[in-house]
Amino acid sequence: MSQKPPATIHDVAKAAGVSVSTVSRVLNDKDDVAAATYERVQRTIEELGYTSNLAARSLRSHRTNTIGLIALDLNDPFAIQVMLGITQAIQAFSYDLILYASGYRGDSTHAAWEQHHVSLISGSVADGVIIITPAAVTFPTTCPLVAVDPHSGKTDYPTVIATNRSGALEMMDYLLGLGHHRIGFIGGREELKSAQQRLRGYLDGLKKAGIPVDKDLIQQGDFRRETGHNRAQHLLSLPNPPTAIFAANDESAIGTIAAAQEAGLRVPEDLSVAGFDDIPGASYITPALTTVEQPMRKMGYIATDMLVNLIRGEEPTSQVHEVATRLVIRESCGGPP
Amino acid sequence: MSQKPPATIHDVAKAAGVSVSTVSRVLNDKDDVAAATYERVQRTIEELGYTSNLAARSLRSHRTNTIGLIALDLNDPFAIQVMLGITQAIQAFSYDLILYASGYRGDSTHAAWEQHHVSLISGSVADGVIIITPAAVTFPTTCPLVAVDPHSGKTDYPTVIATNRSGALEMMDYLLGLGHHRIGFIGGREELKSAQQRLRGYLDGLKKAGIPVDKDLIQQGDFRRETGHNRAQHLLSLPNPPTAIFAANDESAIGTIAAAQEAGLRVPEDLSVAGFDDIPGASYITPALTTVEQPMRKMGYIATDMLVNLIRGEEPTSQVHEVATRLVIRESCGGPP
DNA sequence: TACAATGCCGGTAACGTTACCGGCATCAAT
DNA sequence: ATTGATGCCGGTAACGTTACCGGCATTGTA
Repeated sequence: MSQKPPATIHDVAKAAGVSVSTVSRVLNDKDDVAAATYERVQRTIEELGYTSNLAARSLRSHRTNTIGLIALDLNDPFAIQVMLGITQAIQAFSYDLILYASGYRGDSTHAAWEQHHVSLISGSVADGVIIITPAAVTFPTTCPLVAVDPHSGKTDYPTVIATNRSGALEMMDYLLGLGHHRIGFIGGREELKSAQQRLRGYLDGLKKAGIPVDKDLIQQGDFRRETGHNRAQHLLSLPNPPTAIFAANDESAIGTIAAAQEAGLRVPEDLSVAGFDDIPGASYITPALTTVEQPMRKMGYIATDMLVNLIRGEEPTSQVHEVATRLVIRESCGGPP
Repeated sequence: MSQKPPATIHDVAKAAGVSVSTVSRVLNDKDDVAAATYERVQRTIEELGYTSNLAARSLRSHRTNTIGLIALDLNDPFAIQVMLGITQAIQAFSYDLILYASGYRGDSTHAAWEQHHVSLISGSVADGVIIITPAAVTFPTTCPLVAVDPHSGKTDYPTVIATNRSGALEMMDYLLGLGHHRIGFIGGREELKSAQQRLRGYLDGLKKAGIPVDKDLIQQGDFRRETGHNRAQHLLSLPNPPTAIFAANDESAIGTIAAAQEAGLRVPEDLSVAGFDDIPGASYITPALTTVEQPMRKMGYIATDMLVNLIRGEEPTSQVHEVATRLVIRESCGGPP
C-alpha cells in the first residue's frame, strides 16, 4: 500500500499538455479558456483524481470558501441546533464548514482559548468565523466574525440573539397566571447577555405582579444539566421552598425535574418546572417540558447569512439581529399544590 | 476598524532583531537556540499577538497537528457521542480537531461526497482522518484513516466497531425470555456492517429458539427516527402484528414508541420496544428505553488512539478493534399482552 | 598552539497554488 | 495592408512557513 503523494497542479498540467496557469484557470472557472482545453483539463483532473491543496490555495489567494465555527461544548444541545442551522445555510451559500472543537484544555482561560482559535483559523483556513456563546468580549479584528448568543459586554461584531427578556417575561406571566407566588429561578452563564436578559424577564415578571424578590429563590447556574440538578436540590431544601422553578434553559430544567423526582415530588402536581430553548429532548422527557422556544436553527442560519455578507464586503444591515421566542405549553407546569 | 493584516514570522523576526529561522526554531521548540534569545522572541510573539499561519505551515512541513473528522449528520446522537470521545482523546494527545460537516448536498453520491472531503482535508489541513459510518468502501490511500462503525465491504483501513451480533443476540434472548414469539425488527443502514450484524443477531436469536423467520416482521430502516416511526406503523398494521419490536438503534426505537402511542398502544403493556446504542435520550423518554449499550465515547477515543499511532508511523496492533456491548434493561419491555 | 567539536544563528530554497503581466495568434475594421 | 481588439495561453513572482546547509564564535582536547 504505497502512500504515493497526491497529484499536484503540475502533474495535471503535464498530463494535459498545458501550463499550470491554464489548469488554475480551469479550476477557478475563469472564462478565458478555450472550450476544448477546458474539457481536456477537466478530464485529466478526474483521471488523476486531483484535488487542489487547500493550504496552498488559501496561502496564495486568501480565500478558502469555508467558514469556521468555534464551539466549546459539543454536548450542548443549543450549540448542536445552531450548528444544524449553520450547515443548512452553508449548503445554500455553497460554502464549506470547518468546526474547531478541540476542547478547552483548562490550561488557560476560556476566553484566551477562543481568541487563539479565532486567529488560528482566520486568514488561513477560513474566510470568517462564527462563535456560539463566546466567552471573550473582543477578538482580534483580522477577520469577519459573527456571534450567536453573545457576551454581555460591548461587542464590536454583529450578533444574533433571541428576545430573551420578553420570552422569560411571557413565561413568568404564565406561571403567575397559574397561581404561583414563590417561583424559583436557576440562572445561566452569567457572562452571556441571554442569561442576563432571562433573569431580567424573571424580575420584571415579579415586579409586574407586585411580588417582592426573594434572593434565596434566585440561584446562579451555568446552563448545564448537573448544575441545574444541584441548584434545584438547594431550592427544594429551603425552609419555604418554591412551588415552581423556572430554569434558564432546558438542560437545567431537565436536571431540575430529576432532582424533584429524587426528592419524591411529582411534576407538575407538587412542583411546576419551566425551561427555555425548546431543545429536542424537551418534548421527550416526562413530563414534557413547558418552555420558551428559541428558534435555534434559524439563529444559525441568520448568523451564517450575516457572515457571508460580511465576507463579501457588504456592510451588515444591523449589528444585532433579534429573533422572536414563543411560549410552548406542555405538561410540566400546573397550579400550585 | 482597520482590517490590518495579521503579523507574520517576518514581523516577529524584525521586531526581535533575529532571523526568521530563529523565530521558526522558537515556534517549534527546537533546542539549538540560546535561552536569552528564546525568551526575547517569545515575548515579541506575545506582544505582536502573532499566530502562525496554519496554511503556510501545513504547506511546507506537511504536519498540521490536527486530525480531521468527517461526519454526515450532526443530528445523529451516535455521531455526537463518538465525537465527544474523540475530543477527549484529542486533548490527551495534544492534537487539534477539525470537523468537516459541510452537509451532503445531494448533487453526487454520498460516497463521492465523502471521498472528496477526505482528499480535501488530507495532506493539507489534517494529518489524518476519522470517518463515522462511512458510505464509501475505499478511499484514496494518501493519508492515515480510521473508520468508526465501518462499511460492510472489505476495507483496507483500520476500523472500530462494537460487538453488534452478540449484543443483538443478547437482546433477543431477553425478549424471548419474556415470552415473546412474534418479534418485529426494524433494520439500520444496510450498507453498514453494524446494521448487518444486528440483523444477524436477530435471526440467530430466533433460530436458537426454534422460531421460524417471518419476513413480514423484518423491515428495512436507516437508523433515522422518522423511518423507524414509519416502519413501526407498518408493522403494527399487519393482520397479525408483533408483540415486541426490536429496533436496530435507539432513534428508530423512539420513533417506534411514538408510532405505538399514536396507535393507542401502551408501552410496554401492549407492545414491547427495544433499541440499540443507549444514547442519552434513551433514559429520558417515557417509558425509559430498554436497549443495548454501545460504548460510543470509548469508540471515539479508541479510533483517535489508532489514528494517532498511524500518523506516527506505527503499525496498528490490529486492523479491527471490537468493543463490548451491554444489555441495559429499563422499562420499555415486558411480557406479551 | 592547533584542531576538532559544539552552540548558536542566518541565508536560501522549496511546499502548491493563484495574481499578474505579457505575448502570440486570429479576426474585424479602416 | 495596417491597425487594434480580442481570445487564449505561458512564464514568473509571490503567499508564510520550515528544512537544510553552512558559517561564525566559543569551548574542549591533544
